[in-house]
Amino acid sequence: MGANNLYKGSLTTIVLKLLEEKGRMYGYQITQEVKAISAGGVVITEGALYPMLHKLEGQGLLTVETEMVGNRMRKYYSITRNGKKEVVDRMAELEAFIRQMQTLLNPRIELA
Amino acid sequence: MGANNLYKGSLTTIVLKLLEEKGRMYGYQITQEVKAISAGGVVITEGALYPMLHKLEGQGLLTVETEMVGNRMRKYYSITRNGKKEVVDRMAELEAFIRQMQTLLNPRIELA
DNA sequence: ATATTTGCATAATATTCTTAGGTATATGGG
DNA sequence: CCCATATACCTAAGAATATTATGCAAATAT
Repeated sequence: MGANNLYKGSLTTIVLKLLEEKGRMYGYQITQEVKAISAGGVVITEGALYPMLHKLEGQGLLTVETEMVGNRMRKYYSITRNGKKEVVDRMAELEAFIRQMQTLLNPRIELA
Repeated sequence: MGANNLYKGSLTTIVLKLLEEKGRMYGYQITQEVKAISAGGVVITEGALYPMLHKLEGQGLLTVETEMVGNRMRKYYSITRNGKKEVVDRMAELEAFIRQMQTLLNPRIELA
């Protein structure tokens, strides 16, 4: 975990879930939205985000549309049907992770 | 996440916390204990565990004592004072992570 | 004018883990 | 006795995910 207090592997879940909720976002917007929602607690670095967006697109979990805003490019990402399936899986994994960690870390009675 | 349903970075927390609770364990014992507590849900691979134990020892978070049991070696690890401090930090980080994820992932009201 | 923000991107490196081996002793079942 | 499995340590190659450090360019604020 870096300054983000995030475990490696959780970023994909965040991005997919956000896109599922918001419908359509571009990269920079995602970084700002996550920062805002988390009150500055989670900062997505661009060096992690952009390669991941490309990867998710390559996997068919996202689609991309390029738009010009003024003279500048924006690449809007949307979640696909497969992406939505992936969100369900990832949310289940996250819940399982939290349960496992609680089981392992909560002070528990000595068993024999 | 692998078959473990664990995020990368969480293994250190598990090992340190377990050693804080149990006081003194050897590597193989840790793998078995974690498997037992999690009902088979979390399997620590030795390829991850042993290098990590060496690393934590190098960082002064663990100490090691080698013992012979019959004709076979066991390396018992104990947590140090600094290791206990690290546990406190890591537990706080985990709780922060869970809170952040809940904030980011829970369906929430659209804010303008 | 100039610095900051917006918006995209990649490359080098670090961390953490899986996979796939290797060595050797101990033990239980046939 | 033989052999599979369990115990107990270990490392090396590679994958996955992230940080850090850049680079480019347009827009906006000071």
